[in-house]
Amino acid sequence: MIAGAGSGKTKTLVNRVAHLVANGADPHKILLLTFSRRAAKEMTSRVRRIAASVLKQHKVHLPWAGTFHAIGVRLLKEYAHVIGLKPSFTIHDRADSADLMNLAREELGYSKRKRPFPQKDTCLAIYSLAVNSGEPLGMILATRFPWCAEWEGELRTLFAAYVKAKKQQNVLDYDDLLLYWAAMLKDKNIAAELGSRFDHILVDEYQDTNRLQEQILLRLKPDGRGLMVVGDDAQAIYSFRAATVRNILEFPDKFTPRAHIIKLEQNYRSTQPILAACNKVMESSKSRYAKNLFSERRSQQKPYLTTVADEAAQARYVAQQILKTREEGVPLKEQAVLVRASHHSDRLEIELARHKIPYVKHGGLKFLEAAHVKDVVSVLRWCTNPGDRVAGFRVLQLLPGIGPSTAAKILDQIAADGGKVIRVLKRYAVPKATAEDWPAFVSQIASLRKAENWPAEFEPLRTWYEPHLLRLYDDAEARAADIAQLQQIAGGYRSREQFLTELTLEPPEATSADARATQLDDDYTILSTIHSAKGGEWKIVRVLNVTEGCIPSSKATRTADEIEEELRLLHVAMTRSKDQLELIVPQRLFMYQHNEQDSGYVNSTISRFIPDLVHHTFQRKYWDDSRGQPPLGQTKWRSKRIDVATIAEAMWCLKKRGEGQ
DNA sequence: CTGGCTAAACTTTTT
DNA sequence: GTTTAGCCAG
Repeated sequence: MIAGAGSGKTKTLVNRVAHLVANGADPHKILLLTFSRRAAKEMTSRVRRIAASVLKQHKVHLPWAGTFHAIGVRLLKEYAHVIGLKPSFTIHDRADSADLMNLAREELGYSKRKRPFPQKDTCLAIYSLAVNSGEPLGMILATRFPWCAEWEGELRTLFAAYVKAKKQQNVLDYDDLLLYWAAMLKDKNIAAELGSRFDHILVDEYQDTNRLQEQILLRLKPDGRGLMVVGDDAQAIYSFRAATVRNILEFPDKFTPRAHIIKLEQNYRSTQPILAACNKVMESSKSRYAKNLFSERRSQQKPYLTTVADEAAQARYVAQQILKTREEGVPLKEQAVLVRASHHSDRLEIELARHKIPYVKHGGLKFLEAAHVKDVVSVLRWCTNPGDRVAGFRVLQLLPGIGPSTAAKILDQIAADGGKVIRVLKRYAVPKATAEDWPAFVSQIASLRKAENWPAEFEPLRTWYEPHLLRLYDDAEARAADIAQLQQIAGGYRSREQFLTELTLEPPEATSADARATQLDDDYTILSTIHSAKGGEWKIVRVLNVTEGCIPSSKATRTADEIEEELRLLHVAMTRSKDQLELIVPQRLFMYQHNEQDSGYVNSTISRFIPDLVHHTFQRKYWDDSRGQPPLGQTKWRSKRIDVATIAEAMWCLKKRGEGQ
């Protein structure tokens, strides 16, 4: 099914599942693959609602609804013994994977090359793209990372070492969850067995799947029977993760007979003027499947295109508008602010806090990346899987007197001793500085190793960690609160293993204490990256920083394909709105490094995706609260009156003359 | 070898 | 504003 934005994709999918269940399909034999956990949750609850109201069936559970990655873990755990994995494997999140990549990178001596070798994150990004796209490394380097092409040989060696390390340590990264799933389906018997476990496979957001995910589907259902995918090529925004629209465009031809295509073009979400603007903006797209969305929702109100002086004014303006529209009766929950990059909302967040407007931010999650949270999670992970070197490396260095080198030695001994952690720890002659803390550490690890007592075991762990936290970090108080929060979250899981798995696959949303507090409020506004806003809809949507450099991101204007994707990104943002849409253009931006120039304020220009010829589909608006500098181009005089630079120059000419006299 | 220091380089989007 | 490489004293 190819379906435009707001045309009822989710509704169709939900109703199809409900229909299947109504006609006797076993919910346990339905595999529902969604893009995010949030989407999965949303769908299952909607299916349940329909089932309850229409079918009078109350307990419809869809145990197999989730992301490719989440379903992948479950199957890999289940089949571990058949496919040569130890079921105790732990999962590395992106940062852990980068750390492991870094260990390999240092071991190979690449970190000390004269010409700087790519950073760990870049290495991981290249590796990940190679795995997920199935394209040869040379091609990926040439098209996406040309500045790293000179290192192709080294990267190949590095990736081999990285893969070997993962295997030795019994850890899997995100990519492995798909890679191993696809690999295990190469076995005809396993593929047949797994395929028959699911009578129906439904996939949402298919435009954002990659080749590996396609492979999985084709191996599960080679004839395509019972398979249904839904997507919109105009909303493909994940090519940086190796997603390719070719998956959805070529889908019909993968099967004989060809898959049946259903197109939905009527939009039930937005008003006609909003769609008119969306269509107009999308006209510059060269993509093949550009749809003309139409709606029967009439309105006189065009979307706003608003100019403000700078980001500070933008933040003040948006906060003010949110309050105003709330007074007019639109709840905060129906108002969203969308940004291209997570940090674009920084100023607004401060402004919202000042006005005591509660909000929840989606995307750009940081909770698990906070050092102290990683510390505690690493202890648990290391005790579950002592082979997990990244975890152990981190944990050991929490102790005073132990640095990278001692930690490495201890881990080497554990590995040599076949994973007898406690025996090695007890015997190890630690440095003097460590002696005092060592016994308590060893007994803490021992008790976590011995038996699982979830979530009670978290409490002594926290007690043990607290003094180390105080010693290691300045702002210990806020961090201690995060650990308490983590303990709270831990209580929601059945077991340590489930906690560790789900935590990496779906990190909790809120991070700061404020954000947490506001979650308890009944009404809060939404801040979100455009990526995380996919699938969402709100009455009022405001998009920040619709300028060159932000949309399209200055990082994504290298190739025509990248620019096209940025355009689709703006399209996704715009089509989230039901009643009112506003694009905001600050005239000055703070830039970190505007090429060779010093960082500082630079004048910005409106996004290339909003050229003059589409302006008529918007209502122009200029806002100025006279608190910042007046917006450029809004000064009274349009033509040049005096040339101040010449005057400044002239000053020196006069002086020279003066000196001569 | 650790841990504190400085200088320099980098800062998109996410399962 | 944050992370990373490199230096040096204890």
